[in-house]
Amino acid sequence: MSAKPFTSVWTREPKGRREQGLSRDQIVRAALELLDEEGLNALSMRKLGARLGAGATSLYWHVANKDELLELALDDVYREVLTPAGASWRETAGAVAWGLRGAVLAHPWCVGLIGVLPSIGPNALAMSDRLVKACKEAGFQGMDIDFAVGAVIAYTLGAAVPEATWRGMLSRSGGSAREAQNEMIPMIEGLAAGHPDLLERYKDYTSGGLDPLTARQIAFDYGLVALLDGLDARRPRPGATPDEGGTARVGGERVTPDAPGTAPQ
Amino acid sequence: MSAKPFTSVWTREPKGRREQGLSRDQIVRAALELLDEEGLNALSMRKLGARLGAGATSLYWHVANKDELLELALDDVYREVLTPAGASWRETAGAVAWGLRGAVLAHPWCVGLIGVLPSIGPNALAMSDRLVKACKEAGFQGMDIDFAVGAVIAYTLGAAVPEATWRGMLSRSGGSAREAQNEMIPMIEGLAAGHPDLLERYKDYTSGGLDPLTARQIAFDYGLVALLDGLDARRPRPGATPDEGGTARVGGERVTPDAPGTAPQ
DNA sequence: GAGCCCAATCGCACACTGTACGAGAGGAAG
DNA sequence: CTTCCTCTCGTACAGTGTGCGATTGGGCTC
Repeated sequence: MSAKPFTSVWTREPKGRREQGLSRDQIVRAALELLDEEGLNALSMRKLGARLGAGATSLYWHVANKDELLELALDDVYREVLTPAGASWRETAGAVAWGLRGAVLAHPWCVGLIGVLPSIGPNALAMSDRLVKACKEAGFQGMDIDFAVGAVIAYTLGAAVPEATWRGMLSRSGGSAREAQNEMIPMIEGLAAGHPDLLERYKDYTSGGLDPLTARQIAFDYGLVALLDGLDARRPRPGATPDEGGTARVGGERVTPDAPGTAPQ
Repeated sequence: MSAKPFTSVWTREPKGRREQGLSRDQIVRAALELLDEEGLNALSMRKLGARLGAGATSLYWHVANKDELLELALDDVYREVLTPAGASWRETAGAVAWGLRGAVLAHPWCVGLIGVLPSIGPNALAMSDRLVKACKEAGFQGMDIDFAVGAVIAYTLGAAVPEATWRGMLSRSGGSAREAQNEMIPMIEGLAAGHPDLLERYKDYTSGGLDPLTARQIAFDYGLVALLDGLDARRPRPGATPDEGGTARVGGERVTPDAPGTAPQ
């Protein structure tokens, strides 16, 4: 209120100390651009710094590690998965699954980070939270909520990750998806020698007259519907007696489940 | 038969040209040791060469790339997953799932390779082949065979990969799994601020009195049983009219499935 | 205004990476 | 003997993440 020259947050354009410098958001945005354009291996701190007109080590003021930077970039991918409001449990789960798949396919570099870096950023948590809420409202109880959420995300990532690298191989070999797929037949025949069933399966895939990309969509849908069906069957119907069919009812015969006839640990 | 000095494969001990040199199998074995002991980042060609008493670049005679070497190592992991002979479809699928999970957990370094490197080695193909055979015998037909196999493997890898890294974090923080889990509570509380449902879910996990490791086993089993139930329901019963419920029946309402209310592509 | 502080940037250096290249070793074949 | 072919290894190069100290320059208090 004193007689100072007029000043405001809005008149003082640069929010920071310097005129315009790096900011963490700017760095992450530039990293996302570079990753989308040239892939994971092409991202180096020097190259990223150069793109921002800054020195390589300047970035380390805003970001502790390269890994931390990649965590930020990865979490940004999770922001792309949206869920419709006021939808049923199945709709929400389906939306998360398809959205997550789409996000991974749109940013193939993240297959090298999923599972390696922790996914506990705000966007990843928000996605999980929406799924948890949907499962809870649908009647899942206790740890079953977590089991269902985990199953949907596990299936989705497990399906999307190899598909992303498969798409990368196709596009790198040039031509349409179907052409590239057909060109691979002799190589596959050599690999699958001694496994006639595998080979037959692959030929079904290519000779079906179906576009390989939509074939993968159908495959994803098939497994997703099966999983959601199975989860739905284990869901206690809301309105029934609460705590019925509750926590940790193991499905099969084994009480301490471990691999039947399988490697240790 | 001529009057040469006696010679045989067994007298000439070294099978190769040199007395004893590197061999591809030897290199892969040493790489597996190093990976199991020190992890993926610790494997460098120089270190691996030193372990074998050889120069770093000597390895490149037997192996084209570091990536190719890692492909060989990764395929060796798939060899660990065994399947019981003469088992039902569900037993085989369960054995593959648990075995694959066990193999990944036993070799945590492979989470950084799954999805990045192609998995088309002989052991990976053999595993797929066994699963394909089981699905085929159980009545699945056409592309549904591939869909079912893909779904089981996708779920398994998608569940095992984050669990492997989660186990790594626990063991790196020292102490028992439950202690480590409890120590993380304040950190989780900070992260999950604004997501009360998520937080409640996590606390259920820790306060359940269940060992975290067996809790994850139960979680894996829950999703696996749900998935197999769902797949089983879509399986045409053998003995029925063939080609019934055949190829590519899309599950839901969408014919060209793409994310409902989701990012492009 | 002068002086200071401190957030921010940068250059340099270090240890280390994958691997291309060419020289060399040494057994087998003529 | 010579010639060849398989295999090994030293050197070198371009590139990596990042620790450290020097430097800069805008905003603050006198």
